[in-house]
Amino acid sequence: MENLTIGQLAKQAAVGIETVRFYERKGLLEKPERNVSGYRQYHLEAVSRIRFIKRAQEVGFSLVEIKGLLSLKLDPSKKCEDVMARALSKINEIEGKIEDLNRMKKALRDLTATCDTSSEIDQCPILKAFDNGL
Amino acid sequence: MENLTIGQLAKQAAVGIETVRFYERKGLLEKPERNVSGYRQYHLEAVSRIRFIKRAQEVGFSLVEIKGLLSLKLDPSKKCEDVMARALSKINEIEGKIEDLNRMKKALRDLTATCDTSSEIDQCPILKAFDNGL
DNA sequence: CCGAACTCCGTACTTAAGTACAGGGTGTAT
DNA sequence: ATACACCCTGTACTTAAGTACGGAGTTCGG
Repeated sequence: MENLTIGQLAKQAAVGIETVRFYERKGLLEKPERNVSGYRQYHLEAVSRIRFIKRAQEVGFSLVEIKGLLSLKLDPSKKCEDVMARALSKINEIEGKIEDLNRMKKALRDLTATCDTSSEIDQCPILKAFDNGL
Repeated sequence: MENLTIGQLAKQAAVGIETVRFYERKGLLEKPERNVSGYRQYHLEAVSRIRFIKRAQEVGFSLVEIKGLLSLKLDPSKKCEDVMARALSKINEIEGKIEDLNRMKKALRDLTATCDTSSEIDQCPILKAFDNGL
């Protein structure tokens, strides 16, 4: 049980087999050794690697960005502040998205406030707003 | 100048020609009359229609949803409250997204707070968190 | 030793909302 | 009549992160 098959790895890491191969294609997972018949053989570390990817995804990093984080990790000339910088810029990005969503939400709330629910559809102030400008 | 060519319509509505044809394929824009040589001929109303689509997009509706809004408009059995319901459920959806983003943001802020910027990369608490769980 | 379960590779499909051709026909101005 | 801008169709490409499938080879349990 030193090595894991792709299926065992996928199970441990709670992803699909196809996802493991996909990450390999994308360069997020190193190409593993193969046994005589070509089956991939993974070390336990591969489980951690996939979990790393999943956790970084949860806080909003894309696979491309995660690849960048992983290569930072291996570069001894990099400092913690390089990771920090990426985290801060991700926070900015997220804040931008939140602002966009808040703007939409406000616009919709304003629209629903004008709505007289029982009026005929061709009098609907929401649809009229879409027709004539918000 | 009674009718518009597709290029004139696109320009008026500030979208690309391909977008107009795309909306037609998706059923958001009615198929227009054609002249003898097969050129599309639009009424001025088509400009409003595209603007409707664009404004509804701005507040977060997808094209499929907008198609739904457009058909509400034509159905006299529908009331303003039917539009209202869609707007409210879109607000809910947006709030859900905002919550997701806030969760990510908080997680990232917590991580950056633990970060000692000058430390070596293999000591980085952010990367460690991705390794071992947030 | 047989069948089930696993693995391989390569390719295509998914969603959303377009964008980009290629290879033809048309409209207009000079 | 010719150049140039416009329009037509149909198809393929784009991003992101997978998911699905077909057809073949392998490994394991009984």
